[in-house]
Amino acid sequence: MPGLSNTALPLYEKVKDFVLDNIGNGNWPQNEKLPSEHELTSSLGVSRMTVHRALRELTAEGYLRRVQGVGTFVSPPKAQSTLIEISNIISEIKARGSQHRAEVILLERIERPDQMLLDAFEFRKLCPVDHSMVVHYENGVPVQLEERYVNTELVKNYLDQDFTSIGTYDYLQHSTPLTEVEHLISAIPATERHARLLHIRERDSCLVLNRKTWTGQAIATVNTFTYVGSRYSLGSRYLPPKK
Amino acid sequence: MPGLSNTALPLYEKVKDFVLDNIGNGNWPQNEKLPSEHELTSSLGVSRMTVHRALRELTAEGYLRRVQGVGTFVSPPKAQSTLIEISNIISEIKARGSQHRAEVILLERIERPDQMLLDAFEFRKLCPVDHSMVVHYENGVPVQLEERYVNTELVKNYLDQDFTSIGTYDYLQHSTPLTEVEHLISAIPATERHARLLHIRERDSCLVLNRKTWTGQAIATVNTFTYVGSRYSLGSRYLPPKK
DNA sequence: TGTCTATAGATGTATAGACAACTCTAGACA
DNA sequence: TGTCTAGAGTTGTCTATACATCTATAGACA
Repeated sequence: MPGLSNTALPLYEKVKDFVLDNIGNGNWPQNEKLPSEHELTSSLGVSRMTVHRALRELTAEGYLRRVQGVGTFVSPPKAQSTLIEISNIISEIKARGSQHRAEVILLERIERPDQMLLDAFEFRKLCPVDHSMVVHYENGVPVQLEERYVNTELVKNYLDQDFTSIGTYDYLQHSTPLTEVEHLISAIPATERHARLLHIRERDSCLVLNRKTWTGQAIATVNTFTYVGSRYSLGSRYLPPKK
Repeated sequence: MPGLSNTALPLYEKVKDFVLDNIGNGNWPQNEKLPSEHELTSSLGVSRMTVHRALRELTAEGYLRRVQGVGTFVSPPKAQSTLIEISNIISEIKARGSQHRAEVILLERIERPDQMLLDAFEFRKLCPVDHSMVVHYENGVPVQLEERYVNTELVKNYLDQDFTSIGTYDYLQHSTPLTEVEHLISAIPATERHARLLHIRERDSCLVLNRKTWTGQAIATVNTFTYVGSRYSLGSRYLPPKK
């Protein structure tokens, strides 16, 4: 009873609201450790499974971060979550039955990056940079161009991984402790190279999702995603269920 | 045991894979009615709560559609889901503590839409169209311009609703049986009017999310979302948890 | 024929309990 | 001092059970 609203919502929703309220009003600031499931169970008077479901869903929605054996923590604002979703379209392509194929266009180590590259990607220290370009195909049609600049100090053997598997972003996320992320979504005209790789015309508008990740001070990575065409269009039809 | 993989995944993940496999290989086509939780419980040899969790998560991920008292059905490919997420940024603004405000710029009924409007929005029948323009503010800063054209045959009293509340899209979704959706995401230069409303310069690039929904034959709706600025940028920082 | 009602069947929620897996630390021990 | 181990605390999973809620339908009844 204490702290839970009186509306007609299910209990686990009330628990979620309770947690979100405590986050929203600053009671539990960023990275604060939440009370344990056991504590919430007794203080809120609901079963542990109900608390657990609430916390699990809030974690999936990006509000919390949980570490087994340690505790539950308040996540930073989930502003970037929706943008992250976009970059998962590739995995979704696979999930919805289309055939996915990835082709490595380029794989190189830039030993001495020029100042422009350093500035553009905000590398804070002079060091070699690994550079990769991969084109993703859906049923044989080029759909996405993926370009990455990875600081060699951040990931040791970046070039050795299997780029044809889907988990390239997951690879980065799991091999490095992520501390800061920024996303930019924008539109640019296709260069001659883009046009050739994606089977579009030069100067066609491309949607670009640019993601930068920092860990610590000097190390940095940059990922660039490019969507094909002047517009990225997807459609679907809902039909009444079979009887 | 029958049908579940032998990997080290948790049971509910295996159940999810089992369902996705049956969808992927065409065994359960679109809108097919799945076996009931009870049937899956006995055929897979796991408890109902485990089956339920798997189905609930797949529903949240857009693969299934569930109706209480009726059953579980295979959803159409969830291609548009990630794009739908984008349009929810407004609600997220509120969720992450920023103040949200909406201002109605225009509210009119177009009794005799011209041919260009009909063509552009693929209205299939001549009828009055309700037109609204709303600007959304985050902490007083204009963030999004939302323009809607709604067929009056689809929603009777569209203009009467409360546009300052957030649920305008939810309103449409719940007041009409949705049968078909299409999303287009693109980039356009801001018109003089856009620039004025969003406090940007004319010809600045705007990201546009365009959503069309059809129900049945003749009726149609069009929603247009416009994001501010030449780029839409969001950032966040992850810090190590407190000790 | 039409309407109302009871019922079966399906999903939604909630609980209690058990065990597994992981992390951290205090204390034993060399 | 350094290392190892046991244990406490936390989250993750799974089960069995119960009841609530919703839908569609068959059958009673007027």
